Amino acid sequence: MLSSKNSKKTNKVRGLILATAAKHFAEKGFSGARVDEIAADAGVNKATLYYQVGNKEALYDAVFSDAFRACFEIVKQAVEQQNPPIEKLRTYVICLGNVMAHDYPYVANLIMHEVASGGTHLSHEALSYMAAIRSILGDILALGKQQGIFREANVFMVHMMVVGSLNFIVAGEGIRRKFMQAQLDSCLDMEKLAIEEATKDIANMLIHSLLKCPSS
Amino acid sequence: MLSSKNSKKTNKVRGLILATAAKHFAEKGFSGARVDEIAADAGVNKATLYYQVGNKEALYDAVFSDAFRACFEIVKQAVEQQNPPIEKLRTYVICLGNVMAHDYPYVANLIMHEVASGGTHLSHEALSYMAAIRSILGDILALGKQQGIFREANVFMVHMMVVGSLNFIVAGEGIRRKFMQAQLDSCLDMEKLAIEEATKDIANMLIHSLLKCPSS
Amino acid sequence: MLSSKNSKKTNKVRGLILATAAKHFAEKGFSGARVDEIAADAGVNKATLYYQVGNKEALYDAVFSDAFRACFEIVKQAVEQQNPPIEKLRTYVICLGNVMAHDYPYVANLIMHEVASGGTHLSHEALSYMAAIRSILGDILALGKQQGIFREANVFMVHMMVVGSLNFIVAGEGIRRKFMQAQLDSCLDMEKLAIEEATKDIANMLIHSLLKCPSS
Amino acid sequence: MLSSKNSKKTNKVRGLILATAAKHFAEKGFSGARVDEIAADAGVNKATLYYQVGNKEALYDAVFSDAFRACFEIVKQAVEQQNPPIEKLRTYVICLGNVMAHDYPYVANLIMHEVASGGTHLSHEALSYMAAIRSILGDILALGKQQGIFREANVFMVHMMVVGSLNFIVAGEGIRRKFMQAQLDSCLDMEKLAIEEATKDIANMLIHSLLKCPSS
DNA sequence: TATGAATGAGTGTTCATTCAT
DNA sequence: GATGAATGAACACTCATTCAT
Repeated sequence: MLSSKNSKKTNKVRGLILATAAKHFAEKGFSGARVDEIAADAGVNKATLYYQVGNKEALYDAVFSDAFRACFEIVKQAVEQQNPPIEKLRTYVICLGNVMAHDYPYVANLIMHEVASGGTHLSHEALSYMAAIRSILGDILALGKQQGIFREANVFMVHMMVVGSLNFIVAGEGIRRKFMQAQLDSCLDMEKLAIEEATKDIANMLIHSLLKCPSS
Repeated sequence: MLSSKNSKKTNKVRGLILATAAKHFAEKGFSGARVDEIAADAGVNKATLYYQVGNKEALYDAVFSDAFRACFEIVKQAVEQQNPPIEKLRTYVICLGNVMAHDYPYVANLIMHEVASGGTHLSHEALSYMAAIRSILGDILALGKQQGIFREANVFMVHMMVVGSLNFIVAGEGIRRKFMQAQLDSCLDMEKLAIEEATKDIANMLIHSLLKCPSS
Repeated sequence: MLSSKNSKKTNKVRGLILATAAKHFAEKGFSGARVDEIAADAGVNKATLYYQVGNKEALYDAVFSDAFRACFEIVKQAVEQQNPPIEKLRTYVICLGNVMAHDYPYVANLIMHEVASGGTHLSHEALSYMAAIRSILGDILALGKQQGIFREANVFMVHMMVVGSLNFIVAGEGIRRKFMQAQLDSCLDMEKLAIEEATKDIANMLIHSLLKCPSS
Repeated sequence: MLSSKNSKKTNKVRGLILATAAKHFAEKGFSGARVDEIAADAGVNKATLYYQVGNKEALYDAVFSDAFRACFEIVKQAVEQQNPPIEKLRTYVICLGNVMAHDYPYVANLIMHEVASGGTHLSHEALSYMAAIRSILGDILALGKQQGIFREANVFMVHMMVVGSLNFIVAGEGIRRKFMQAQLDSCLDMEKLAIEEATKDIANMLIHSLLKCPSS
């Protein structure tokens, strides 16, 4: 009776709704997204959406919490598998960048919308996962400092730099296209700005500036 | 080069409306802001707002263009007064940070909302000013490279790092408060994260990673 | 005369639904009551409710008809056991008051909702039972007149007075509480206005005004 | 510049909306009435209704308060002009009946809907006017008792009888038509049951039962 | 019999915008 | 220039009802 991976009850419709909602919220934010459009785009009746999820806020929150939890778990696992703090840090940046660019391509926009709005629509759960992701970085910096490798640093600012850069790079794709359409940018420098390079650069810069003796 | 349109008898009411709108758009984005509330908050009749500004899009655009023009001019002037590329770069970062944190405290949020939305609501004029600000950085990097001081670098990525970090630091104030209310953050690390320090750090990191010989 | 439909294996679930529905319809009327809430309150699935009862209208009608049939039968039997018209009339008022106040405490509200709505939602069966209750009074008055004890009287108006008074007294409990909460009423005069006294008073007044010679 | 009676600003549209709403609320109660229908019936846009009145609750409350205030003032004035308590009481009943039957033909239904719902939707203002109307009766009874004419009586119960009877008679028109359509009533006894007679009868019964010596 | 899921047609409310004065 | 009033088109959400299992 175990039909494939979905044992029994995993609600397929709900998953579809959440995925569709993620796209809409990422593109237009909470206020800009329309419940009608999400339902239509997901191919379900509006009432079904409400039956499955509750209301717009709950929908938004479910999208957020699910995405952040996934990101957190992926990054956490990746970092744990690395060992010297330097490699942990490099992995943190690269993995986070990859997840945001490839696995959950909408989280960057979601985060930016929320930061821009002052976190008005975030639940405690969503906030917790955001904090958890940052605490991974905090642990890395603490470990490095304890081992005498890293110098003292403001975790929050380092995090702002990492996340700020990554988010702008990933979520900035849309506005970059706008720039090109307006012929305010040459196609050379950007167009799907390679996240792989970006993350390496950011990681290097970070490591460089955190090392006690940036020699060798 | 053209003396701005609002020369002569700069409408006082219009200015009040724009200032109020800036606040509202920064807090809630284009879709989240309400024309009624802006008018009420500015103390003018809703119809007056339409008479003075046109419509919601025009209002949004006016806010954006005005703010970006001002930022551009301030940063441009500041950078011009400095001379070695290194100092120009440092000034670029610090001045941009100061302007966003103090002179036009709402631009950071405005930018994030727009980047998150893919620039959907931006006019050509607004885009131009955004590009112009970035071209200041491009010129600095080009100059440094030409003088043999800086190594080759992707302007776009450098800009993403600078603007991404600064915006997250400045616009992140709201969500940081949320974190503290949710007791997910200690008050120590942040609370009005000093932009002065942040800009210095970012500038240093940048210079460090751009210099051909990061020694001495 | 026909043994009621729900003979034999009277469905327990159906009874539970009807009882719960009575409460909800009494409190909020037909339009104000929610099928979802009734089902939830009765502890059954919404679809079960539909399977057992049909639809909202059928549910409403069942509640009404059951209640009115019961009231009719109780009052009828009580009146039949009394003998002089005066005592029949007194019993009619007192018994009707007791039934509405104690045995079927929701009928008063049900009636008022329907009278207020012009009987829009009543079925023929429900109307029949209401008429039947009134015809008991009609018979009493006719008997009294025939025996030369009562004077000519408009049955309808007398009924309006009896039912109007009783209903307002019984169904008015809720609004009386409101008055007290708003401190517009002293607790002395009312607070569970004793129906026993009320019915006696009403009966006396009625008898007094119907008697040919109110002396003795 | 004083154009007729409406000096300057008396909002005609608002009045029209309220009058239409009164009709709808009287017929169907709060939950049964539809804002759309009220607006359409009043010939105004739904948004206009909201602009003028606020929302459904405010609309309901405005209808109630206006009607009750008017009733209160009319009855109060009529009673004041009479002098012996007996005549005051008679006038109270007759005037109240006339107002409900002719001047504000929807109040009876409004009251019944509210009493049936336990006063759920009533504002303090509306409740105050209801209480004020009853206090007129209280004053009459007190005066009569003080003058040694009336015997002790429960104001609340007397009021229930008066208002209950009148309301059932006036608001009962709709359900009476139903009875006739269902051929459960002869046309003789009712059909627009003459309120003039009814009020006289009720007044007489009341006076009779309140007088200390019902002789002469 | 019973129920989780789904849905068409509302249902109250809001919003950007216009218009007469 | 300025404004109270008006409105079409949304918009989030609900409700009675049905259906597949």
